Amino acid sequence: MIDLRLIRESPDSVRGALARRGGDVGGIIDEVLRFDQERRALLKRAEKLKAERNRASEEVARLKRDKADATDLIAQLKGLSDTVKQLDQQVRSVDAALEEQMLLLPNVPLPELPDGDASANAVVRTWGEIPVLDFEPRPHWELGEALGLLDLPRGAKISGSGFPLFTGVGAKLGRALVNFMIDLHTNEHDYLEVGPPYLVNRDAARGTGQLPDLEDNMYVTKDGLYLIPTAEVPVTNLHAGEILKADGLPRGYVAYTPCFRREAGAAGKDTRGLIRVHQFDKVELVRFCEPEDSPSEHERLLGHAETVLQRLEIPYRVVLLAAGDVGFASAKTYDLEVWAAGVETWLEASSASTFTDFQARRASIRYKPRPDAKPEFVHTLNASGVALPRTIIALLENNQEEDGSVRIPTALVPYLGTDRLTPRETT
RNA sequence: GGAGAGGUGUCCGAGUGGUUGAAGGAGCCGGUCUCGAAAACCGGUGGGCCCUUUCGGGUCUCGUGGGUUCGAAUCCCACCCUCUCCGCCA
Repeated sequence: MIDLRLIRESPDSVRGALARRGGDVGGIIDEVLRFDQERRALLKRAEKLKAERNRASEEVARLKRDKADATDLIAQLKGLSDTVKQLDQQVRSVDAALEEQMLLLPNVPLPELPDGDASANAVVRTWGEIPVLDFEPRPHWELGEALGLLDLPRGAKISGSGFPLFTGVGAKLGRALVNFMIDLHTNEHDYLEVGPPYLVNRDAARGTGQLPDLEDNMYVTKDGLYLIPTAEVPVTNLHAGEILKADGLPRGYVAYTPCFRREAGAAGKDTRGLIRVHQFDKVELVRFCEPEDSPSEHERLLGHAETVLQRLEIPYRVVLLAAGDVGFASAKTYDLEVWAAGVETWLEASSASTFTDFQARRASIRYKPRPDAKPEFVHTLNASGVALPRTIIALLENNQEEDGSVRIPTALVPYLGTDRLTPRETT
């Protein structure tokens, strides 16, 4: 949620900043301004009458205490009270209309973002060497099947395409990666591990900005609960409605969860194998900090995600997203793209974003700068640390050898219990 | 799923229609006292919104949302959550 006061006081600067995203939100801002004005006018009238009513009610109380007759005054107040009720109803309906519009506005992108759409995304740096293979590299879906790690047909049989079935060492590889990542973040990066619910209510989904923006991309249950598209949702909402103490900031949480995405409209596009699936595992990092710290916290968070890829010896590049390509709630996003030698492309394995106070406003996550100070909104940030499928793609495709075996990076060996995957018979 | 009990401020805890934003206690902050500390004493201490240059004023808030009433923490309805018992169950 954008600060309503900011929109009220400098609508044109908000208009200009949001225009950089490419969509047209001018109409929404007009509505917001209109509803805001209407709301305040109604509020003024209603509250004035309420003050009058409260004073008169005290007078009634006084008369009754003195055993005097209050019949006339009560009759008089009846009309006043009815007017107040009417006004209250109008305030309520304008309030709801205002909020509905406010929830449609995306976050204001930070000034340093490049102008333009995804084609303007800027590569900030590249790490590692792109492997040069002296044989024809195979894609991960072939390797995965040959190595007995992956059974996509059976996954599709059980649930549909996009629901991968991992088998044997393939299933263990997921556990190994999750444990490796969580250990790294808890032991070396000072995150507190949490195991959150995988289904969330509407308030939580609205808090992080999935609703109403991404409603169509989420699975919904009969009870009106949403399967989480990322651990960001439950973990950021950990502190929804709370006022934190400043000395507890910054703080970070790490969570492993499965993630569920309908990916409506994405069918057929870069969806082979594990590239884009409806269910996948991810280790997520979420940070809360004071507003002035969010730029440095963002860089630190990005570093935490990069460390994962470095330890796994996966070549990657850091991409700063352009204003027209950042997500709805984000003010600034770096994508970490891993190189995959089989499909010969860069794949997004992590997205590190600062949401400034956008999510904090929606979910009402505040802190007190000093014990006696007014509460202020925190800044929230998150990054995948990292998503599994594309990490697995990179590991398999980059580390494959001509005989079809795959080398396991040293850091992962203790977790997986082997330094090499070799082709095997499967059932 | 069924039956019952309950949800009050940072915490504990009073309050069943009329100065109750809410007694009392604890905690916290400030002060007095003290060489210093503790104790004692005095004062302060939630949040949202609206108006206001400042000072300040108003309004809402006792799980959430409606309703009854001149007036609701107190009455009614719905929902959420917690606890106990029964049922079911990994």
